[in-house]
Amino acid sequence: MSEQTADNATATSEEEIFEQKRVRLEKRERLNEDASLGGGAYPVVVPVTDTIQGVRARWGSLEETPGAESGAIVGVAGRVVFQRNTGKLCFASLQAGDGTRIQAMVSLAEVGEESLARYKELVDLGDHLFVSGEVIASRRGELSIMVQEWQVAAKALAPLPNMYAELNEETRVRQRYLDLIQREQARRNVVTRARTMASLRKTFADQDFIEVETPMLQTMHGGASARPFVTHSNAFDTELYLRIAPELYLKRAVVGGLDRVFEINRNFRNEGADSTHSPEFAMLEAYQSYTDYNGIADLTQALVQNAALAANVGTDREGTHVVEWADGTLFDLGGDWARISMYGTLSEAAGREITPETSVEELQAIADAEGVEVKLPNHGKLVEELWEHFVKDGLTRPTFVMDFPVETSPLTRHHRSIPGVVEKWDLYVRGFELATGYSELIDPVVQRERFVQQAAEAARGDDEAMSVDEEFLRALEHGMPPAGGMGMGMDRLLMALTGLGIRETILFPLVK
RNA sequence: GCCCCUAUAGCUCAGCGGUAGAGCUACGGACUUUUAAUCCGCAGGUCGUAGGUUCGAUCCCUACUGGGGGCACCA
Repeated sequence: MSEQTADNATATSEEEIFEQKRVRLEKRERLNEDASLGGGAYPVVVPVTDTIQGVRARWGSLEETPGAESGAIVGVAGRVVFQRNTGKLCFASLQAGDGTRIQAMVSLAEVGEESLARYKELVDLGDHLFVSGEVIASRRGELSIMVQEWQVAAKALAPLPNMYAELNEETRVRQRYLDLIQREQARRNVVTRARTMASLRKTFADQDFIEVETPMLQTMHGGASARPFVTHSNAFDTELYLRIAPELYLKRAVVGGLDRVFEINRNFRNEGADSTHSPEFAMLEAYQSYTDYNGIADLTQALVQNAALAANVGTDREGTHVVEWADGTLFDLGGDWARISMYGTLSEAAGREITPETSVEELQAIADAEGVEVKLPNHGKLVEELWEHFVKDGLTRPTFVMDFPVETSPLTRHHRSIPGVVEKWDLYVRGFELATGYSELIDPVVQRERFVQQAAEAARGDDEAMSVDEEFLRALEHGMPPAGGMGMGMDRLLMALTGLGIRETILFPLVK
């Protein structure tokens, strides 16, 4: 079927196919037609005995003696990323997926006229090539395979992009595979992300957390203030929302006895995209019974610091919490992070006492004087906006900002001793909010009141406000243990570890 | 949602109101130690799409589409 389709494409639209692809299609045909070339253009397997990385690890020291011969015969495969063909000797750089390269040398003396001629005719930049032969060092001392047998492992029809010029931003994102072939930083980002995820899961496992997955399609969205994506279920003939947060389900899990639980999965928010926001983003949420927002801050610091350690494995900063950003900046995630008071630092910066009792009028006057605009202003929104205006940019070290106004945090419990605030913190790193943590609200009566307030906000025109979730309230009525909870943006964690923009931390970010 | 910038060869980019340019790639040839190989030769373009202005538009104008940045919103 696929062969047929390809053949038709060759036959019917040859003139429309640009030259480089047409030439490669012809080579593909020749490989497929001539059985003596072994396996065609896309063999099922090639007889690989070693990886390129393995050959380098085992025989790399040959490079110290130019012209050395190991006597060892290996079979390796990789993508041809450079070719330097002369009349009777051809050089190709074969690249493994992680970017490790090895040189293949195809010499007339080793393979004969026929094989050398076919090699030069049929092997293009970008092809996956299998070679077998002796591991040697070239006269210039480069570790090489002196080829005895070669075989195309997979023919590339599309030409490799210019390896010396960086792809433009759009091509990098749309054709990330090319970015990965071409750019070491792109490959490193993927590895760092994978290591980070593994590290987080290990930290959780070490503290007896278990991982669950909760619904991404929800009949009612909640757990955060954000606008959702709406979709439709044919089977249930109903509107569904892509989740904006897993919170309300994870709390149900805690009610059910999953005392330490976390989830790493995607959230979707139908809002603007910029260097710190993506419409779909990976989110970590964790809930720990019988602790509060202080305990969950400890946990969060451990998660991030262990991730920094994991990201540094194999670098000159191994064993430290100092990460290196893409621009070369060193950023220290180590030590105990400061825990500062939102009202306290705001009062200090504004030069006047601001408390939960400060009136909306007074706050609005400060905002007006400072040129800070606040939509649908209330006490909480004004305090948060003013805090961001006065304090946020001055934070250079990772910092927990503690104790938020009650209006902005409908799912959080009141502070145990300070009226008007809730036990919530935001963790700021690199100028953005990396994580947020709470002493969770577990009183079903108060929770219902908060939902009702939110519904009123919604009626007032706040389309991010939550609606009353009766199913969630029913779960709470069965009793949720006291707990601390936390949410952390995974893409932002990668940003903090690598210094990159959010789209660089996501392998395939949304593109239109 | 609003504002600004941007789209030229497979890739990266110049360019200009008067027949479209480079490097790499590709194609033909030479070359047995290259490594951005070198040398000779030769192709490759509806200049994002659709309108408009003009004797003439890749260039100026308008709209649309894609991309980037800023603002707003948000984590």
